[in-house]
Amino acid sequence: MITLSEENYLKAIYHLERQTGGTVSTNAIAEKMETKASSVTDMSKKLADKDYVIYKKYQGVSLTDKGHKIAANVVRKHRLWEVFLVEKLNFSWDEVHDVAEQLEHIKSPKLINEIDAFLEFPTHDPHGDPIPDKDGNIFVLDKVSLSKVAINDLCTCVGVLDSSAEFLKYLDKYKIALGTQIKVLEKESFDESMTIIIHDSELNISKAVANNIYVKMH
Amino acid sequence: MITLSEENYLKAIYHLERQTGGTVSTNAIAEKMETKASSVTDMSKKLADKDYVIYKKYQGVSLTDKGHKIAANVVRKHRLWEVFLVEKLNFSWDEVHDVAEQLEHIKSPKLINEIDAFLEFPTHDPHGDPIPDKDGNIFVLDKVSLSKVAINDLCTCVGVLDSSAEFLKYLDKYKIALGTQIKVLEKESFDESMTIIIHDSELNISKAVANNIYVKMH
DNA sequence: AATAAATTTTAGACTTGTCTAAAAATATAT
DNA sequence: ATATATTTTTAGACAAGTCTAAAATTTATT
Repeated sequence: MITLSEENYLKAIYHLERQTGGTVSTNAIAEKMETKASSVTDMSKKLADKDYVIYKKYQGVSLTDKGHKIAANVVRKHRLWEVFLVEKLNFSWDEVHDVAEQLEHIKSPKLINEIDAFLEFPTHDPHGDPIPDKDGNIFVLDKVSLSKVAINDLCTCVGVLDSSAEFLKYLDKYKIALGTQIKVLEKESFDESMTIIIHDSELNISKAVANNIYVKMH
Repeated sequence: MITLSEENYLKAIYHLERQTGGTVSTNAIAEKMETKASSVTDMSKKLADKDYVIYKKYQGVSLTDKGHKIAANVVRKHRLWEVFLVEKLNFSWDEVHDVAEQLEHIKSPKLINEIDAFLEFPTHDPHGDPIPDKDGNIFVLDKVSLSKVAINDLCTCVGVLDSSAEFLKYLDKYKIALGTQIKVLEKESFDESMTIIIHDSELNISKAVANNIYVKMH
């Protein structure tokens, strides 16, 4: 039986692997999990013993198929619960993370299957992140950072890079949500801020904000 | 912050207190929690330190107001989740216990309030057990064991004493559910079994079964 | 290539929650 | 009321998961 802590490590490794491609360093895990490198080393050995990761001293870890499947399933549960909270229980997209962080560890195949069906098999969570299927496969639609969009191009918001409550509340404030149409009006070479049109009015956003918004081109 | 283990101890003490009235013995807790008496002693000290119980050496424990509130809230969550699983996610009443045992520890006041509202504020769980309100108060309706009902009396099933999957499946098999009308036809003094009429047909049940069915008199 | 800097691991310690075995206290029975 | 049985506590140990501080290894720099 897998422990809560092991699940959290596998999830962190999973996210880091998708970000950076190959193996994941001890320090990267420590930073992501807000723990110490020595703790990560300890856990890496345990995970390797259980055949969830491949661990080579000083070389970091990578998920085995077994580990990948477990991690993807935790992410699947996290994202399905997020959809549930927003769609059925009046949570806003900036409120769901901490609760989903708990709910993702509930062990009951029937429960998550029923939640999936109850929600009519959603493919993306409230932040636009894709929900892995039962086998851990993810179907990524091609999205691009708003900061890369050219002047006069029209696009639709489909996700966020940073899903912190702080950033999500900023988006709420300016009525930017998934599905919102955005037209790039102007880009300031000086600070790389841009002027966009949303809901028929102009808005100036910083590079930092544009970087964190994913869009689909029209 | 309270731990999972502490919550489970408080819940066990809560149930035992309602069963037996006064303070709860170390052994009783150990038996209920399937652990050793020495572990219970250890935990009793911790709970007393945190002001959740009053603990006197060799005298057992009793919940403080603080402890009672926490325990009742865990039970509230457990029972609300059970209703949710049955009403919304196609679980049967014999499948909900283990999952609710996990879900009861999720910490989010908003979550449980929204679940409560989503279910339209149920007062009883799928086994007929009352759901404590937000202040930990319980409103018990007067129910009586079926084994105590006199011949020719008419009553309605409103709960069970034993809510093990095994017993619940027995009830399913003979189509006995909450709300089912029961008439007592005959009682055998020899083995205290009884013949009842449900859904217009006769059924013979043992004393053990009758003992575990709660009914409301007409 | 040698040295400095950064990363990673080891060794030892601590906490939580559990256990066994033995000792202490309480309850029961003669 | 004394001996016996039962319950409860204590003492010491262990596993999981974490930490600090020091040692080992790898990476970067001159």
